[in-house]
Formats: sequence, structure tokens, C-alpha cells
Amino acid sequence: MKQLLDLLSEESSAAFERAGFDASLGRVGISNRPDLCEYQCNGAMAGAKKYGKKPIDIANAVAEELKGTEVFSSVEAVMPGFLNLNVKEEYLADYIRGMAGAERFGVEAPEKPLKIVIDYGGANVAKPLHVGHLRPAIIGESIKRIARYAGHEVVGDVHLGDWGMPMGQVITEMQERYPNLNYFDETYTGEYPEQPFFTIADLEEIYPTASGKCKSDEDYKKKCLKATLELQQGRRGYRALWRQILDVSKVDLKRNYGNLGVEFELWMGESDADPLIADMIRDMTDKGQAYVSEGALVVDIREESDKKELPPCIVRKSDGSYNYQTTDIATILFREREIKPDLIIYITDKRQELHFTQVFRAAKKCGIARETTALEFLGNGTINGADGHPFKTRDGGVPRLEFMLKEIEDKMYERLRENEESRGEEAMPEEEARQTAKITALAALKYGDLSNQIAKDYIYDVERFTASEGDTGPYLLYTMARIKSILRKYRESGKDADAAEFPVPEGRLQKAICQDLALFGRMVDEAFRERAPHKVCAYLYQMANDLNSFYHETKILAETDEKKQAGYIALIRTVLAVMEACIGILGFEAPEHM
RNA sequence: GUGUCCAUAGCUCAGCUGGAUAGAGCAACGGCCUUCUAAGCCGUGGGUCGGGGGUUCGAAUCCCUUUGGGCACACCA
Repeated sequence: MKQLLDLLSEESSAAFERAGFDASLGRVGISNRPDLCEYQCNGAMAGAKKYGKKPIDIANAVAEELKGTEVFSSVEAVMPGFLNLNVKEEYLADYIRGMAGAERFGVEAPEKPLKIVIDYGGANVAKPLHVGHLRPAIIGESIKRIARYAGHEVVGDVHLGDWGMPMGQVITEMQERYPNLNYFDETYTGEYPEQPFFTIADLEEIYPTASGKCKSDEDYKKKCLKATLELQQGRRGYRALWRQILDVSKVDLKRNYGNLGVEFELWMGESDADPLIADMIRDMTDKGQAYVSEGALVVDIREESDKKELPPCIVRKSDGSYNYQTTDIATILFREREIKPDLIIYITDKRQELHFTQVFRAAKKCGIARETTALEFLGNGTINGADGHPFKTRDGGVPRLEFMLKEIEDKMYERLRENEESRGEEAMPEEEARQTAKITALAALKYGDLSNQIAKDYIYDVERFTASEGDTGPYLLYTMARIKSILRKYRESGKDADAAEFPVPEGRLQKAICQDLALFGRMVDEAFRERAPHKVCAYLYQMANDLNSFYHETKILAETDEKKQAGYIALIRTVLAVMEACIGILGFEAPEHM
């Protein structure tokens, strides 16, 4: 269905036309002075020059045309030329009834839905997830869901780091430790064991060890580079070992992403693009797009409009191996062949922007990405500690995701128990309390992250995110738990909460809630267009605020007028449903009770 | 050095394609639990929107400049 503001704009635009002005001036927006009106139109001022009239005269003329419409309850032209509008309660109620009865609250799929690939994992095989993976995962999952809700066809790809130097490092370290294993025997031609000889815990120890040695030991680093190259060139034992490392790692990664409420449709990796690389490189070379420079094969990606000379894109290193620019370009080729997307969105730390600029340009220049495929980089800011520097553990290490989650879950569990006690309630069974704490913790973490703009850094503060007050995830869930509690009791009294009809709002608070509800579609649209989950957060917070004010003032279950009560029930039921949809596209859930 | 992003209340952040008196939360202070979850609600105080210029009827928002900071800048991802 059409968005409320569009409907209001149509009314207003028609009035501009009837008064002899351009319809485009009629755009209606939300009032920035809620004390004066609900909606406003500033077109009279914009049109003053064009028509050589005073803004207020235009506004007055339009206001005259708008009087007596079905839509507005009041229309007022005020100096210097604002058009202040209020909407009829009945109109608003009808609109929301329409929303409530429609699929996805009236959010319509676009005429031509886009096929979108979102690349937001970036996890590396053999390395546990850490702070750095948190934002891409959370943001990517949310953008994926927003895009899907907006009616597009979307798949998320984890795009595992399974083909670069870290693989060579792990293999090298294993070879150092267990040189006699037949994986390392180049003359061996038999089968390799089915079961890996190592666990995820081993990998988590081996990789950092190898990585550390590389920094201090040149010879060791050379071995790693060599192993990487040989792996990529297909050395049999290495491939077998690599496959096992991959399998062990994937199980662990799936579990960890799962705990974050993050799911990928595709578990592709850099290695999946590998078979395409040789032909791709040959093609680039044949066409003269790639040439040798300082021993490496590069693609020039400079453009006239550049303010700065950009370094070329290296597609093959001077030692003959491929780096992540190669695999990223080959991955685009892979996606073009297999998926043919209209849009690929990459979500990674914003520090990688130059890399993606190079990759995108090279892919376009070499005709690997079609003209019509939009390649988009969405760089996220870093998570900082209280000191404003990248978040670290006490001893200066990189915090692991698992431990961060655990910390925040424990915090929520504590709060839950404290609140039960202060309310004098019966304590929840242990298992339920843990589960509730888990759900709430994830909401606290994700809301704390997503309520910030993507590109900006933010300060990670467990105390603040889990806080019992303010603009937090728990606050939203608490609001929802309150609604659920009322609905539950209403149903327990034998009444049908779903049968209640949405009421014509009475009073300021109810109307405010209705206005919030009516803007849902616009919010989804905006959140998708601007890739801005924080707009969903802001919307939710506004909604929760208005609902809580209403909640406080109106005793719903004590209401003796049954019809009135049913109206209240319909109101809060609708709010709950919309809030559910919102947290759904943010990527978290609400508990029944907290 | 070059490019790029950022700078809004003591702290953490919003501010919709320029619009009326720049908004929230935290912290501070003052109210509200015999009634649906007080993880709540209501209120008070707190701002030269980093500085300076410009465009405009109108600028936190657009342009220029300046200061301060983050980040990136050929074979690591």
C-alpha cells in the first residue's frame, strides 16, 4: 500500500495545482514542531521566487484549497509560509487497519526486485571470531533482512578466508610439529585419514603461533609463503590437510555465528573462486588489461577524476601466488556466472575501502562485472574501548566474540535476578532465566551496535548496553514484555485479543502511537535505501517511548467499557506486531517474560 | 606528504533530499508504585552545532578555508 506521507503529499500537491502552482511543491513531511502540528509542507516558501509571490500568500491559497478534505482535520498557513497540517483520526485509523491486514504491514515489493548478494562474513578458517567480525556480522545480517523485508531477493555469503597466507601458515606449523605425517610426504600416493588429527582448539593455538613466528623469523615466513603457493597450486597432501582444516573450522564458525543470530545462505570461500583464476588472469593478460610491473601482474585502475593517484590492483604476486585482490575479483566472476546479481554489497571494516575500490574498478574494467551490476562497499567503523581506542582485552589481546557474548549474557542474567527480587516475584527456573538472559543479551549487544551509524566508530560499553534505563535493547524488550503480559491476561480472561478492531485514536498519546505505526513503511524504505539499520532502532525507540507513556496513563485491564478495552488491546497488539517485525529485521528476538 | 572520514550538552549519540525554539539517553536535581512488569512514567537545569568566510528569504545540514583527530596509501588479509 502507499505510504502515508505519499498519500498526504498527493492531497497537498493536488491543492497546489488547483491553486495554480506546481504540484512538486506539495511534498508533506513530518512536522519538526510537534507542538504546532503533526505534518508540514514547506513548498510555499520554495515556490515564492518562481511565482514572484509572498510565501504566505501561496500558503494561504493552498490552505484554502485543502479545506474540506477527507484527510486533514486542520490546515493552517503561518508565517513566513509554513503549511501546518493535522490528520483526521478516522483517516489514520483506517490507514492502520489497512496496514494491519496487509502482508508485511503494507510494505510492497518493488516492481523489479533486485537480486542482491551481501558479503558480510570475512571469517577466516582456523581463526576464532573476534571483535573485528562482530560489526560486519551484525550489520550484514540486518541489512540482509531489511532488504528482504523491502521485497528484494537476497543471499548472504560468508566468504570465508580459506585461501590466503593463513592457510600456508597453519600447514607450515603443522609440518614443523608433525613432519612424519603423510600429508607432508610428497611421494605418498595413498589415502589420507578420514578423521583429522587435530581439533578446533588445536587450530586456535596453531594459527597465532605460526603468525607470531612469521613476524620474527624470515625463513619461517618464506616457508609459509611457499606452502601457500603449493597449496594453491594443488599439492595433494596439502589439499587433503586443508580440506580437513576447513571442515573442522566451519563447524565451529557455524556455531559461533549461530549464537549471534547470524545465518549465511552461502558458505563459499576464497578457494571456490580459485578454479576461475587461471583463465581469468589469462584473459586479462591477453586483452592487455593486466601487465607486469615490478614482477607482479597488475591492472591499472586509475581514472581521470581521481584526486589522488591510486596504486594498481595486483592480481598476481611476484612469487606467482594470488592475494585476496585476485580472489575477490574471481569471486565477482563466480557470482556473475552463478547468481547474476544486480547488486553486491560488501560489509567490512572501513579500512579496506581502497582494496575494494581497486577490486571494483578492476572487475569493471576487465568486463568481469557486468555494466549493470552495482558493486557497493559499506565500511563499518571500529569498536572502541572506553579510552577511545580499538577495544582490547585487559592484557591487550584481541577480544574473542565468544567471551564478549558470555560477558554480556552473565550481565543480563544478574540484572534479571536482581529485578525479580526487587519486584518480589517468584524466581524463574534456572534454564528459562539463562535462556531469557541470552535473548536479552543478544538484543543489548546488537541494539548497542546497530543504533550507531555504520561508518562511525563507537564505544563498546557493556554497562550501557545492558542498562536498565535509556535507549537500549533491553528497554525495547521490556516494553514488549509488558504488552505480552497484558495480552496474556486478557486472553486468560476468556476474551479474544485478535478479534478486537483497531480503534480511532483518542487523545494525544494514542494518536502519537498511531502516527508511529503509520510511518512503518516509510521507515523500512528509508532503512533499505540508506543501508541504515540505525533508523530502525530510532523508530523502535520512539514507538517504545510512546507506548510506555500510554501504558502508564491507561489502565487497560481495569477498563470496564468493553469496547474501549478491546480498542486498547488492538492498539497494543498492533504495536507489538510492528515491534516484532522491527527487531526481526534487526536480527534479534524478544522473550515472553523478563 | 596525498587522499578520505569525522568534530553537535560533562559523557554516549540522533538530527529525515536546508526550514520555525538543534533533539534523545546517561550523569545531576525534583516528583510518581493499594490498580496491567518502577528494566517504567512525569518534570527541571545543561549547547558560540570545532573556528572563520560564502551561497540562500532561511545553514548543524550545501561550498571554500582553517584547526584538531581517526583511517588508508604495490605484492598481509
